[in-house]
Amino acid sequence: MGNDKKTRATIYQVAKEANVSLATVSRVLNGKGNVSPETERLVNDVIARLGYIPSGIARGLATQLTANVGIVLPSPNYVYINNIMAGMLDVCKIYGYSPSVFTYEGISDVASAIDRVIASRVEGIVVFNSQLNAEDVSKLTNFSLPIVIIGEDSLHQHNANVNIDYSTSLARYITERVNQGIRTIRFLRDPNKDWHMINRFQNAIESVVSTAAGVDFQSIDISDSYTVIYDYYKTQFQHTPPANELYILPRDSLAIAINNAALDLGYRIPEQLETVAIVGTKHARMARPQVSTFEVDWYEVGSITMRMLTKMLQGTLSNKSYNFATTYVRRKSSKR
Amino acid sequence: MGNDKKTRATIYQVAKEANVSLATVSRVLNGKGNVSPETERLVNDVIARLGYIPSGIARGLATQLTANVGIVLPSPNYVYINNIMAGMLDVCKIYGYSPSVFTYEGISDVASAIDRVIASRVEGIVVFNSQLNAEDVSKLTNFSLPIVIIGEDSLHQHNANVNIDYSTSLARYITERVNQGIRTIRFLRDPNKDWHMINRFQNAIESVVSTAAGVDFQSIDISDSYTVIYDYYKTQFQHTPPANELYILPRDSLAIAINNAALDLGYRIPEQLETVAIVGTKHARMARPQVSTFEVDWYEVGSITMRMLTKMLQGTLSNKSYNFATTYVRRKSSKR
DNA sequence: ACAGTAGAAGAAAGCGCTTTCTTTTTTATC
DNA sequence: GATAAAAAAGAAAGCGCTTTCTTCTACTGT
Repeated sequence: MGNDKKTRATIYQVAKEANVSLATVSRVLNGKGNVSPETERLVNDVIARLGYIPSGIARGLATQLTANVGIVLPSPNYVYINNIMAGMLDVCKIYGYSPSVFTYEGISDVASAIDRVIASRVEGIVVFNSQLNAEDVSKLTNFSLPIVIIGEDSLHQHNANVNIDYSTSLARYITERVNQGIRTIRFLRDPNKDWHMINRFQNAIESVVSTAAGVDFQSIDISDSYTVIYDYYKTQFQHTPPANELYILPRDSLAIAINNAALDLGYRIPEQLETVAIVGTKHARMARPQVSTFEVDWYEVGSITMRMLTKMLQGTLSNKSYNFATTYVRRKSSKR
Repeated sequence: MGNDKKTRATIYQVAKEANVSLATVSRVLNGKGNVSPETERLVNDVIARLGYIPSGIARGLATQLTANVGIVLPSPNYVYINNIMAGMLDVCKIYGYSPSVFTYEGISDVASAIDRVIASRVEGIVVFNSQLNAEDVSKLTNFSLPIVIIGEDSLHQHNANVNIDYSTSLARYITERVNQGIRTIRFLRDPNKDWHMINRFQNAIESVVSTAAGVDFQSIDISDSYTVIYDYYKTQFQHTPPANELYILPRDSLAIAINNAALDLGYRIPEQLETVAIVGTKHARMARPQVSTFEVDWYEVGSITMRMLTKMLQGTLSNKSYNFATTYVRRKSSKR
């Protein structure tokens, strides 16, 4: 026992053991009727006795259906990816799909991830973050694979997509703050991460400040890492204390980094420094001060997206796009 | 264009187009030699022109190898699962495996997850958390599937496993604190979550306090949720302020909940209340006060585990078990 | 110039299922 | 009890590959 490669029972062995034909076994396996109750019971007994489980792969070949779906994600370092995944996996569970997940490390890795997902012979794909260029997309569409994209869809109108709309609420928020007198706004960005998203955030801000008089707006390129940002701003703030500045951060962890840097130097938030994170997680609420964010239900983003894919696979998708609005939630890191 | 189900090119069409036999195409596909350079070039041209990608599924049937591995996890609500996953996925990427991930919601769901992973026809499986009973395990071993288990291995010595050893460092820590005079220790547990882990934590603590005189130790059953715990302890502490108590929490988020409850009421940490979380994430460092935890590199846990599986699949695994020691990292939530 | 051999290519079986087409058996009808 | 119709079961092809076994070429050495 143990180490010797026991070979799995096949449908043929079941048929032989039960003294019926392959077709009959297949019928009871798939509940396709035209099998007498006694035969069915007999076959099921043999199946149980042999511990037979049908080969999904042979089945896939025969039916041309694999029940596999691919999920392509940026390397899952962000907490919210968790929630998206959870939503997707739950839907897969419900509909009986096996999700294969492939991650990419930065933009240059996307193409390879797409190759891998195609080779793995999935029936449909969900791609997060849309760091896709035209070539990637055409590779996908060449195989006429159902695909739904979370995020930007400028390149490829023909695909289903779900959009997280930060721009509207972000622009509205900035407008409001500028009207209230805010004159210094900073936006941190890591050009190597989520560049698509980040461009949109920046555009949303710029669309406002470019028409407002006397607003000092700057984008600052910096590595998206808690420690890097914490250290950077700690020394930064030591030299020149923050003076009524509003920081917009792509992610709550960055806001926490800056907040901690300021706090650890004895400054007060939001009196001397306001921070607002765009993408938030539960940690925005757990941090002190709690971080203001633009909220969206990531679990739902994941589940809706996967649901769209399953509908596409069944040919019953009516709405090819879905928009998630975000809502600004003021917490303790900003005055408004 | 677009909507019509373009059917994928098959190896047969490539062969026909190139005027060679299937076998020849297969040879160039797999680089199995005995093909003249010209033929090879010709075939490759046709492949490129047709946009042919071999069917992994047909290949799988023919070779009996799927290059699929299964990952079975608790529904990924914890941050560290992220890191484990990242480690696993990276290894899969390197070795060319397609990881299919299946999650389970609580103990009662494990069996179904195992069914799903088996049906998906993977070559090997990684199971996290080992909330497996004997039946589950025998189901797995029936198929003589290579499997590596992260966590407890009491049931099944024959499987490869990687163990995260919190017990040793936890017991050592408690011993130390008791010797230093701590007399009140509380341990929070959610019986519905990670029961295996939690039992071990509790055993480690009890093994110490049961032999120490005059230590007041209690386990408290409570739902593992930030808000539930925050609310509970906020009212709790309002009635009776914490008095030199040491709280041991399974996870850093719970420590943060209690800390915040105490902090928001104006109590001081660690002077009036000490909290130590067992499983920590980066948020232990981001919180204020920073939370003391027992650290382990989750990414490495994931990558080592998956590496063990790939070695099993290649038949080159020598060490069937791997132990990760944890180290206590004192931060600001405890005096020691 | 001829047997011998290595290299290149093809034929065909087989992987484990599903499914269509037939054939056999059962049941209903008059 | 004979016939039609429905239900149950079987035979066999086919899904898209890999791989073993053959066959066919084109060299090599003598």
